Amino acid sequence: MTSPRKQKTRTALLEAGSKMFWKYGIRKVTVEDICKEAGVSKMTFYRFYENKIILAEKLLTEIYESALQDYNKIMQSEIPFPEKIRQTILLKHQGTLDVSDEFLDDVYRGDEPSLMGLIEKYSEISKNTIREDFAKAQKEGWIKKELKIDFLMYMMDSIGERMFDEKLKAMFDDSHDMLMELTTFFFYGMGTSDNTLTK
Amino acid sequence: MTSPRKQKTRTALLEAGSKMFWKYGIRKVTVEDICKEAGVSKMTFYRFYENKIILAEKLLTEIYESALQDYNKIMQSEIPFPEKIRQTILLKHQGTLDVSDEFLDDVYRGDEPSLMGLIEKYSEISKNTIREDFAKAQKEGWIKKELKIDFLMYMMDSIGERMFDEKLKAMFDDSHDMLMELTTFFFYGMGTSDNTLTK
DNA sequence: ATTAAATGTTACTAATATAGTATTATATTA
DNA sequence: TAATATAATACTATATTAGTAACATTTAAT
Repeated sequence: MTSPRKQKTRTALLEAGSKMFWKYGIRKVTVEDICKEAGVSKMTFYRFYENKIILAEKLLTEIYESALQDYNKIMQSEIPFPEKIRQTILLKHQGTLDVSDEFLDDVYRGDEPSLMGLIEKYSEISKNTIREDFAKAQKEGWIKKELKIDFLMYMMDSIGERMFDEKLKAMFDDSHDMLMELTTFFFYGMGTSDNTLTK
Repeated sequence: MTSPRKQKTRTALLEAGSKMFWKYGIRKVTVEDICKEAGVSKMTFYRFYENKIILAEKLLTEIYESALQDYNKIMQSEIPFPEKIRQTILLKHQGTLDVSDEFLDDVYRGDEPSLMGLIEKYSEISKNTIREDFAKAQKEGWIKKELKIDFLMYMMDSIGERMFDEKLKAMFDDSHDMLMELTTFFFYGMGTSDNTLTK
């Protein structure tokens, strides 16, 4: 029976937190920064969360969970494997699949074991999930048998990263073209002769 | 007789400072942040600058000076006035003409009179410069006589801003197209019948 | 190779900023 | 109106940052 008011401040805090953390990382963002951004008093913050680390944990969990959901939704759909890859890279490119660099940097450089643990846990999960999906795709003939899955994962990651770097210069339509080109190239070297891409 | 070493750390500090200030504003950036980014010890920083505000002043001055130079270079060139406007907006879009929002926000919200003064001084200068250029262009028949210069300046600013907002979504080529469209539209309503744009 | 200039390292204090809490007042909603 | 949620203020303890000093190390020119 959460009152509408309470719900409002809850989402305000969550949104303010994610906005600030995303932009500045964790270290540089103070509780008061978040409160100002949310238009909320400091006491209200502490009624919801013990401190900013706890808030960061919740947000991190939420981000990773929804990212995994997005990914799984794509993978379980009935589209061809290359299209799945394309959509996955697109998700990464749109920034919905990862946390921000500032966020990650702070976690790695700082000393917050709980956050570190969360990130390790989820990257473990996603790594395994992706590995399984790739192995399955390999069995189904989408991927050359000789190729090592780990190498593929590395390549896919680097493609996502390259696209991410270009985000400032890339308009959506064109980055889509770019994605098409990259993944086409990707599959041209990777696919079996049975499976060619429909351009 | 500045040694090459000294020169190197000087530029390192300037670059680190501008990078950090640009990204995070002034408030959130500490001297140590700058030192880390520059790969330089704190003592070295203080041998060059009294504090981070002084550094910010130097950077701000440098940015504004070079922006004014860029602008004047365009305005004094022998190209048609509409093309000058186009190039000026493009400069703005590329971010070389303004300081970052984070930078500005901190100055306006914080209490650093020196920085406030610098910004006011330069925005005064640039406003006057632009007003003069526009008035001259109006005399030369590029701009309808009935139009108020201040209104034009406002419109130009809002176009620049709109483009700036879209930067994340806009690839360079297309933003150039967008610029062409916007300025064409701009001049279609603004230009005299004598001067039509060559598409 | 020697020397002077520039920078790094460490350690420290004072100033400032932030965290977190208590209290009282005000607003919202049932 | 009563109960709940939030705002505002003020406060202390803690943490961070600013800025300085003394000494060690590196760099580059002679």
